Amino acid sequence: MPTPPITDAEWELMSVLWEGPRTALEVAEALDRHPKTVKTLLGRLVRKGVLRYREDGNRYVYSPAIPRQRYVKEESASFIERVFGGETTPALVHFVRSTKMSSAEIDELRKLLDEKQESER
Amino acid sequence: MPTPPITDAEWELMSVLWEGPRTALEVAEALDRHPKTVKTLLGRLVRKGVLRYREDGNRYVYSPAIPRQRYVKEESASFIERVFGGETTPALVHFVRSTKMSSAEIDELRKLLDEKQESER
DNA sequence: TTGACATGACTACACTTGTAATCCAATGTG
DNA sequence: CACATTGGATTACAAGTGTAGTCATGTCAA
Repeated sequence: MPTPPITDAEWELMSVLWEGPRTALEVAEALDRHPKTVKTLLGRLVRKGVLRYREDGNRYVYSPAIPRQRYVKEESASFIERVFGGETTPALVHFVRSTKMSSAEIDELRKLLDEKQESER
Repeated sequence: MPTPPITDAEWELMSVLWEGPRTALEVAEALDRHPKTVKTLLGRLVRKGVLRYREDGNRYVYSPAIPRQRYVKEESASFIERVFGGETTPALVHFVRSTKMSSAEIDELRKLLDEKQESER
């Protein structure tokens, strides 16, 4: 089961649906987008197998068929591939350098690195 | 001076050209892609103002008009926006967790975090 | 000088994407 | 029960993309 590529506009809808099932109208409202447009995109996502739906009276309630985590992984990998030639460390360096972080966040990351180093030894 | 969006295929060409000026044929060869296709893409990039060229006899030598660093920044920001809702720290956590890193790389990152915390205090 | 060849300019074309309108069937209302 | 309304299915359509072919011209070799 592959992970069909999704576009920017589609990703927006998915963001809403990964929070929980919604009808077309609810999604449109949440994103403040034209319902017709949303319907088209939902249809495409269903066709691709990224969304499923359940009929409820005369309307559909959509929900993800593929977990967010899987897309995060895919997108992250393809971003690293494209922009950093597949090298994650330079990407991390870039992000750390260019992001304002609180001391707490920095600590969190340091802790994560410590654990990592432990577990790999 | 805005940064025109570039597509995946265009990014590939740019990757080569950010390493140094090249003729159309050289780029095609480096990427092992059809010269005609490469020519079309180069033309589009010139039209967008992302590439410049210098005539050399009867052929063009292309070179970037926009530095790689600027695109890295743009792409990174839009990736973080799209996939992590604009939050960089969760993205960093994801990358650290999901990437195999050498002890040296981990040290490098830790050092970077230390410096960061220093300078922000 | 003339013709073969190489190279950029222009053209082609199907597919995708974003945006939405129209069509049609089910549903609830008076 | 008939009709207006609502919501999904189908259709539309321009712009962007990936891939490459044709046209026209300049250059180099004979």
